[in-house]
Amino acid sequence: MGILRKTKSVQILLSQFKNQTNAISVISLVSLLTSKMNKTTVYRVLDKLEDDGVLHSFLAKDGLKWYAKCSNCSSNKHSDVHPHFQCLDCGKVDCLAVSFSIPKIPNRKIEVSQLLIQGKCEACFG
Amino acid sequence: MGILRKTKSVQILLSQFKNQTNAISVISLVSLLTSKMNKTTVYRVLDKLEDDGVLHSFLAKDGLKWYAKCSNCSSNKHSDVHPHFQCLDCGKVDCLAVSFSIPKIPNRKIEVSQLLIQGKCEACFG
DNA sequence: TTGTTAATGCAACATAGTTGCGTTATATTT
DNA sequence: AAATATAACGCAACTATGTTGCATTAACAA
Repeated sequence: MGILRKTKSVQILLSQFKNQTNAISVISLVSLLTSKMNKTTVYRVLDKLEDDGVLHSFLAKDGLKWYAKCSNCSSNKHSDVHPHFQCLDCGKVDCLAVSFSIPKIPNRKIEVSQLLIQGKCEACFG
Repeated sequence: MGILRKTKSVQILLSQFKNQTNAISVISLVSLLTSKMNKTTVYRVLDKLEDDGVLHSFLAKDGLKWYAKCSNCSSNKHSDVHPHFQCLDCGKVDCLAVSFSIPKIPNRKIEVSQLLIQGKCEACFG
């Protein structure tokens, strides 16, 4: 699994996240790169980059898929668990560099959890 | 906004949640009630019941919309904030009767937050 | 340089959800 | 009880995100 060949498409997509700490929605990548690659390729490359632990994905509240860089992940495990924040004004989504505590739940085995926070970002609030 | 008339469709949908503390996905309601009402009606009635504070909705990790009963909400505000738990084995989703703490984030105004936890439920784990 | 096959582009498809509009049914008024 | 106003409904068509199959292209090793 994961990326095997350093193709043009892989390099283009990686460059989108290079100077970028925000998350990017798949749909914006598709429309942004529409002249450079097919949307199928966007979906497939992102999927593989996630397998490799280079990116992680999550669904925002509108059901759209977003991707952002991972900090400490590998292809074996995605250890980088943090909340995501979406600004209700400008739509920007970013990863919060804090950890959060998951409430204790009896008789259940927790495997994954995701916390999505919405509100006003620094630019739109401050 | 909200429900104005007690129609057959409203009653049928309400009865689905009556003896039910679990969340129900829209798509399962649509297929379950396909002989009783149109899917457009399912979407519209659920939307109004949420406006009224009778139900609340959230997106599970697959991007599908789910609804569950509210405990202490009105048409003015949805005060009932709690995590949702989805079993990765049986797919069941329910509302957890616990509150969770949102991490402190400087320079941002938090308005909404949702915590989705996945793992194995009591039946599939215990 | 050649050969293998991963990766791509394209078209068609799948699915969740939405919209417009003519018709039906609820609830109010007469 | 009948007439009336309009909320709610059904239907068909549509939108949008994402997926699949397959023929073609390009990365990379030999």
